[in-house]
Amino acid sequence: MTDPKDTINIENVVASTGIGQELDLQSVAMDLEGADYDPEQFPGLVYRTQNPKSAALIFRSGKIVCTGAKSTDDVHESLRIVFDKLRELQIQVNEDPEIVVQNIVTSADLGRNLNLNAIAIGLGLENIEYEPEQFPGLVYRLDEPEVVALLFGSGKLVITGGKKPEDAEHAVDKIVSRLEDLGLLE
Amino acid sequence: RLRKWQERIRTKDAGERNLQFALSEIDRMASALGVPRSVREVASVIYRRALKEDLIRGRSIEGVATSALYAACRKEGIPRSLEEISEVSRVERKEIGRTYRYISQELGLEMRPVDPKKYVPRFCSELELSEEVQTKANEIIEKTAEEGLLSGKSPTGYAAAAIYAASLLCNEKKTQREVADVAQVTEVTIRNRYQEQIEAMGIHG
DNA sequence: GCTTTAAAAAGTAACGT
DNA sequence: ACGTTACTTTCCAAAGC
Repeated sequence: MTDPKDTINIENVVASTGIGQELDLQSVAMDLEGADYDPEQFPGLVYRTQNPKSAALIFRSGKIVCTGAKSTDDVHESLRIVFDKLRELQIQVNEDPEIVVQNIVTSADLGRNLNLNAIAIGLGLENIEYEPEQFPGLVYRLDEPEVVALLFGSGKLVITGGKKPEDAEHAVDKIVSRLEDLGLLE
Repeated sequence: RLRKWQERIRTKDAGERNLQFALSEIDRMASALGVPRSVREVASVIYRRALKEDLIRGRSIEGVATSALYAACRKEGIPRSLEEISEVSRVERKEIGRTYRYISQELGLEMRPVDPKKYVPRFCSELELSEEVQTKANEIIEKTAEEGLLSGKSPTGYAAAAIYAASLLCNEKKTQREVADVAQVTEVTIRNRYQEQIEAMGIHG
C-alpha cells in the first residue's frame, strides 16, 4: 500500500520576477548566446538554461518569467544564472529580486485503475468536465486548495494551478478521501 | 431621445436577425445530418438559453449554434461525433468542442459521457450489418465497459472496435478500414480497442 | 481572446518505413 | 504493422495586439 502522497512528483514550476531595470531586448538578443527574440511573434525574449533545464522569458520592462524547472530551488538557480548572464552584459540587476512562484505542475499515482464514468457521476456532473472524445482525462476543480486535477483511467493524475508544493499533497488527500467515500477507489 | 429610441430598435432588429440566422443554421446542419425535428427544437432551446445568459459574447454565433446542435444530439440520445458535426459546420472541430464545453458548463446541462452503444445502430446500418451483429456489439460494449475498459476512450472508436469484433463473431466480417471509415476513426484505434475488448471478453479470434 | 514557454497524464492521428 | 512525432487538456506569468 503505497501512499499516493509518496508518488507526488513536481514536473514544472512557473515563477515571475524582475530585475528592476528596463531592457533593450534587441541588443540583449545580439549579445546573449542562444537567445530567441522575435517581437513580431511574441514580445518576450526566450533564453534557455541547461543546468537546471528551464526557459526564461525576458521582457522589455525587465520582468522575467521562468518555466520548466523541476523544483523551486531549480527556479532560483536558473534565475541566478539568468541574472549573472545579464550582469555580464553590463546590465544592472537588483541584488536579489523577489521571485514569486505562480504555478506548480505535479503528477501522482493513486495506484488503482479508475472508472471515470462512475467518478463523473459520483463527484457530480456539475463539478467536473469529462469529454473523452476530446481528452482522456477527467477535469476536477478543487476549491481548497485552489487547484485543478486531471484524473486518468490508469489512476495517474496531474495537479496544476497550485502555488506551494503542499497544495498538491492536500489535493491528493482530498481526492483520495472523496473517492474512498464514494467507494470508487477499489 | 429619438436617437436612443432608434438605437434600441436597431439593436433589437440586429438581435432578431442574428437569432434567425442561428436558427436557420441549426436547421441547415440538422438537415445535413439527418436528425429528427425534435433535436432541432432542443438545439434551438439551448441556443436561446445561451443567448439569454449572454454566453455568445466573444464567440461566434455559428460556433454556439453548432455546439447547441452537438449538445442536443447527445441529449436526445442520437449523438454525432465532433468530426461529423464539423463536416456540416463552418466552424472547426476544436472550436466546436471548446464552445460546447463552455455552454455545457455555464448552462449546467450536466451532460453524461456519450455511451458508445448509442452509435451502434447507425454505424451498423451504414455497414449493412444484421440485428445479430448489433446485439453482439452492444454486449461487448456493455461487458467491457463494466470492467473499466472505457475510461478515457473515445466513444466512436470504442463502438467501432466492438462492431468490428461482432462482425467477425457473427460471420459477417467487415474490414477494419470499412468500419473505420463509417466511424471516422483510424484503423489503429480500432485495432487497439479491439485487442483490449476481446481479451477482456475472453475471446480468441 | 490570441501570441510564447514548460511539464505531466493517455488517447488519437498522421507521417514514414 | 511497426515507430516517431505531434496534437488534444489543465495551470500561470509576462507585453502587446
